[in-house]
Parts: sequence; structure tokens; C-alpha cells
Amino acid sequence: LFETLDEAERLRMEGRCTWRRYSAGETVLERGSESREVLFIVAGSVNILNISLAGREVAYARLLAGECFGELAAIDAQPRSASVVAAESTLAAVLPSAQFIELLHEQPEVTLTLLRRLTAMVRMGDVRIMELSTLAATQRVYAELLRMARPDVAVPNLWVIHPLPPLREIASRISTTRETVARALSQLYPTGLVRRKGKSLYIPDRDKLEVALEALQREGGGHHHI
Amino acid sequence: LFETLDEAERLRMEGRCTWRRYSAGETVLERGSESREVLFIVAGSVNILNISLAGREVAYARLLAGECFGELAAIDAQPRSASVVAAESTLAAVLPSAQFIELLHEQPEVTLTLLRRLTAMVRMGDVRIMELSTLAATQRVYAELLRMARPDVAVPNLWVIHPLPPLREIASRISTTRETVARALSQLYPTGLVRRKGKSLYIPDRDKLEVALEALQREGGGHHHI
DNA sequence: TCCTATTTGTGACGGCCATCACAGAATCGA
DNA sequence: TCGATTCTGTGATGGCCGTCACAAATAGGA
Repeated sequence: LFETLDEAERLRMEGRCTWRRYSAGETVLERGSESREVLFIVAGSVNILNISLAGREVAYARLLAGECFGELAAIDAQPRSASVVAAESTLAAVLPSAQFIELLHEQPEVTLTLLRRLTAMVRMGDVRIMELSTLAATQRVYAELLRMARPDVAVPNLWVIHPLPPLREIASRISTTRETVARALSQLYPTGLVRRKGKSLYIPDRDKLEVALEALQREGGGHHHI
Repeated sequence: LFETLDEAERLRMEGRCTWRRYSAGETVLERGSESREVLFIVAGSVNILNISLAGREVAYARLLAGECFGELAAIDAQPRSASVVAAESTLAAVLPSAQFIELLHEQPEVTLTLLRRLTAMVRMGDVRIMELSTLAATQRVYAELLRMARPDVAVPNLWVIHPLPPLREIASRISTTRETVARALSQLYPTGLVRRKGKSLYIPDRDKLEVALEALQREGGGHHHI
């Protein structure tokens, strides 16, 4: 967010921040709470998530060092829309909302960057709503695998997910259960579309997996599911 | 979006717009297309929606006169994230993206208003994701009814939905089928929580309906559904 | 190294709800 | 006023997948 600022400006903002350290699993922000600060992750990472009344966890995003969160409440002065939990030991710089708003007024470039960030969030949300509405759970697993995959550094055309997070984490991102994710993978291995070795999941032919997913979408997977 | 502008500025922007008229059902924007203009609804209304490969319609929002759409593509220069269809005969003012960006640079107040708009969109998306992830279809009907209800102008404590849109439209907003909405209503009438008279749906005790919904959430509705 | 906690794989069961199919009601043009 | 379209209510059916249960595998610490 601050990439367009020069060094002097950045130092000035740093001076206005207080610093906080969170240990893994600690709650940074609580959904519904009335704080309005904006937080910048200096080191570590956090999960943005919510817990339903029935105890279900819904993950929105994982933010790494260099990213920020808490802008929504600072912009519209509403309660926090989601909870934030430290995924590991994390150091954060905390900027009061008034200073944040002031920054937006002083630095139009920061405002534009923020606009683009929010735009990306809206788009991601729309995609997710679409997936939840039109894909069955098994298909969402395929889609999530495709999203997580990165090109292999050595072999061209090979895509990898490394490290493969615990299946329960994947499940909470696409709103299903770890069992369903496990079953989807189990029925994917024999096709050769994915291969697993230790904590890595290899996708030898990304296009073929995409085609398999699209084929399922077109026919509703046999029938059923909206 | 332009509420903070004075009359002169508003007229200047008007001069930069071209005008287009759409008849009911006509497609205004196509998902994935490469246009970048921002459109302002002068008269009429539009639906923001998407259609899945299997032919399912997912509704994101309904925009009325005075509102605008198409900002996402103008901000980040990506393809359209959703399709837009005129809900009735509609007149729109079309502003090229370059002029829109220029406006943001010249008028910080407009930028802030836009920030708040995007923030609201993110929040609404998060709520919807949460609902799709944690509520069963029947419960989403209750939630949507509560969202649509407005206080009655005459009787205090009475809430109304008027006019009640076709059930298929409600269904597409909460990603289910019109049959399920019909069944949910049918099982709601005998409880007295809602009453129907013509094109109006009355909610005599809003709190009681909210409590009924929350009770279902807590226990997962019996069992089942994430 | 062993021991414990976490993760993973699979089977069985059952309920929700999407789908299909009609019949009756309401709405709208002409 | 009367057809034609759209909307609504309900039954029957079946499959996906959430839930529970447990065993095997893996990872991590002392």
C-alpha cells in the first residue's frame, strides 16, 4: 500500500504507528468490535475469517508480511466485518484511523492503490459467491487446487502446490469438510491429473485439470447442485 | 456518487457523457468484455448478475436511478466481472474511463465516496459468502425476507415487503430454486410469522422471525449443512 | 529413539434440496 | 372479455455430501 511513498514519508508514517506482537493463534481483531485502526503486517501472517453461530469457520483470506488489513472499518466507521487471527508469531504496525484518513487526503497515490485493493477484494468475493452458488463441493476443490498452484521453478509446464496446507484449511476456504477434500483428491489421483509427494502436490497438466473442471460445470456434474 | 459536487461540476461531467437508452431485458454489459466506461443510471433500473456455464443465474444487486456501475473495470482495467441487464426501460449516462480517473484526481471527495461504496460492496459480499457457507437454503430464505422488509408506513412494528418480487428472483439472490422459496414460505404461513395479502408480505413480529432464524443457525437446523 | 498429537483415508448412513412434473392462480394484452 | 403467458404450490424421486466413526500414517518433541 505504501509502495508509492518515498522513504521520508514512510518513516513519518512509521512514527505514528504503535507496534504490537501477536503469538500464533492469538486473536488480533474480533468481528463486530468497535476498533477502527489499520494494521500493517511487518513480519508473520494472519488469517481473515469468521465463525458461524454453529461453530463453522469460514476463511476469507490469508495475509502475509507487507500487507494490511482493517481498512474497511477505518473508511466507513462500521464495526469489524471479520475476525483476524495470527497464523504464526506476527509483528504488526498499528495506525489510528484518523491518521489513516489524513494520509489518504495527503497522498492521492495511496488512495488509488487502496481503490485498486478494494476492487480486487470485490472481484474475489464475486468469484467466490459464483463458485459457492454454481459449483458442487468436489468441483470447488478442483478450482481451489488450480488457484493454489504455482509454476515449478525447475520443470516447465509443471505446476506445484507447496507446501500443501492441511486439508481442513483448504476445506474452510471453499466451505466444505476435510473429508470431502480428501475424497476429491483420492478420486483425482488415479486419473493422473495430480500427484502427491510428501508435502507437495504436483499438477503435470494444468490445462487438462481445467478442462475436467469445466466439463463438470457444464453438465452440473451429472445433475444437481444449482 | 456525485452528491458532493456542485452544480457547475455536475454539468461539466454531464457534458462529457454520452447517453444510451436500453429497453427492459436488454444486456448493458457482458461479463468478460473489454469496455471500461462507467455508467450512471438516470432513469430506470438494472440487475447485476452472472450466468454459470450450466445456465444458472446468480444475482449480485439491483441498482436504481441515481446509482452507478462499471467502476471496477475503470479502476483496475480488467474485464467486466459481471453482466448487467436492464430491469426496465433505462436511460444511462456513459462516462469514458479516462474521464472518470481524471475526475477522481480532481475531486478527492468523489474518491472518498467511491471508497465507501466499494467498502460497502466488500462487506455485502462477505455477508453473502458467510450465508452461503453456513446457512441452509430454507434459512437463507428467512434471512432474505428480513433483509427485504421495510417498516410499514401506517402501523408501527409492522414490517412489509411490497411489492414481493417473483419467487424466482428471490431464489436467484440467495442461490436456490423458486420451489424451495415457495416451500419455505408455505411452512412459514402457519406459524403466523409472515402473512401474505396480494403482492404484499407482512411480517407482524420481526424480532420473532429473527429469533427463529438464529435458533436454526445455532443447531444447524437439526443437523447438516456446513 | 519412542510417544503423542495432528493429519489423512474410507466406510456407512441419512437428510436436504435440486430436479421433474403438473395443476391451479394470477396477471396482462388485446 | 377472454386467451396466453407467467407465477405459484406441492408431490415424488434420487444423489450429493455432511456427519460420525475409526484406523493408518505422518509429524514433532523431549
